[in-house]
Amino acid sequence: MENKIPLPAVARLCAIYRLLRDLSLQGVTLISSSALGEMLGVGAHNIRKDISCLMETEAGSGKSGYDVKRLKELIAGRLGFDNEFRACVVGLGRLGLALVRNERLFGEKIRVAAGFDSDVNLVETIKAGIDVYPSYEISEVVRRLNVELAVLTVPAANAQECANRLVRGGVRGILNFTSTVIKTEPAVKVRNVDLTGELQILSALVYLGI
Amino acid sequence: MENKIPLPAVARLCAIYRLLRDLSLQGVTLISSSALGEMLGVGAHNIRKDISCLMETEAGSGKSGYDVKRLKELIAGRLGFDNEFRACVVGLGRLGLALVRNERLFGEKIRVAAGFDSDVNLVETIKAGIDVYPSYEISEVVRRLNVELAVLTVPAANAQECANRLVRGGVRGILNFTSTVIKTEPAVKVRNVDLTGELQILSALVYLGI
DNA sequence: CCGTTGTTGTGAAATAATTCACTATGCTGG
DNA sequence: CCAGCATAGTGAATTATTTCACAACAACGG
Repeated sequence: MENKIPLPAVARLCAIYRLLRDLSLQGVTLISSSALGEMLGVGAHNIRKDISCLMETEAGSGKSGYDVKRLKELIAGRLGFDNEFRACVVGLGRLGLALVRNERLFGEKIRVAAGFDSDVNLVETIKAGIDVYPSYEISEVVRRLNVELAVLTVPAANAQECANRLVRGGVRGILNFTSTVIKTEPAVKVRNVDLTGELQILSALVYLGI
Repeated sequence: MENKIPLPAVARLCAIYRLLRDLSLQGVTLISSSALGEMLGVGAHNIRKDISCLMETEAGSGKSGYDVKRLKELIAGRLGFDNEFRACVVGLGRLGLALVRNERLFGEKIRVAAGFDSDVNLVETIKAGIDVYPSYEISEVVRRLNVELAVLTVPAANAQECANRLVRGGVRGILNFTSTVIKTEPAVKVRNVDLTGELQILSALVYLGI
């Protein structure tokens, strides 16, 4: 229990965390596993199992369910949400800009410290209020600003090169929106979000009836 | 073998398909499972296993590897990529527009037949060349145009209502970019792409060292 | 004070997915 | 024509994940 949390469980715990944050703002103080499961579209078993992965102490007491505030803190502590992360966005095209402007993408603990693009004079980015640097400065700027996470939204042809620069600058995680598979040393975590593929997968699932 | 393809295999097969399409354009005619695996970042075993899921006839012959054209057609046939799908985009904010303008998102077989937004007079959408309708007409337009897939990029508060309208119009698959979990009858496939969550998950993975 | 109810936590079973090991086969070079 | 080799296909083993079943426990009502 102490050490390993299965990857799907990490993903669900993140969702639980965000849900708890919202509930907390609404003034909810207690919540049951079945209610959480209902809201997240997964079984109550699953919720309990996930939560049990990160417990050294008990989180829920007796009948009432989980204490929202306490569970939130438990997840945050175990998954590192208390640490501040600095992030950058590489590629300020339509998608990159849309992500930057979506304040919810970067929670209160993740700050956009820099943007990179081949075209530095983008009006939109100035409006978004982030500092923009040319792509060839990625390594240097990333290292100087201690950026640890990167969002990669460049054309496929440039993806690997930008990734190399990011890694050289010391980035530890890359959220890859490119349709390319990028290769890095294993210490750098890459998470692929393949928008192109998702619709195709959906059409296949519809066609097959899952 | 005939019937069920595991969901992760479907996702990988879609990726293989797109790769094959690119290879085909480059004039490659033969490819081995190990080369495919290398390019996609998965093991050769995995590739072979996935492909074996959709075979009634053999796809690769002897030494040379797979015939690119034939394998592409095999996947297309089995996963329904020959059928034309009509799609719509609900919510033409920054993200919705970015997706619409990304021609690669909608492959040659998926056509954007309509867009919906509360504000119909968006200049950008006119430039994008799609017909825009007000949100309250979703059900009717979707049914009239025979739209089967929907991309949902509205604010969380409107997500469930839009989904209901889509379903009422006869949509069979929804790609949900909302951070809400939407509930539908089980015949409608929903695929969630939680951009908000992805960065958080990445930060957790980095923090935990996977 | 005690049964009843609704809840968590968790070991164990079941299911799903990946990885492996091996056979068969066609291609290639000599 | 034959030996050697690189490859696909696949049943079996392994691993991962989900689901289940139930024990333990706190609150509540009478």
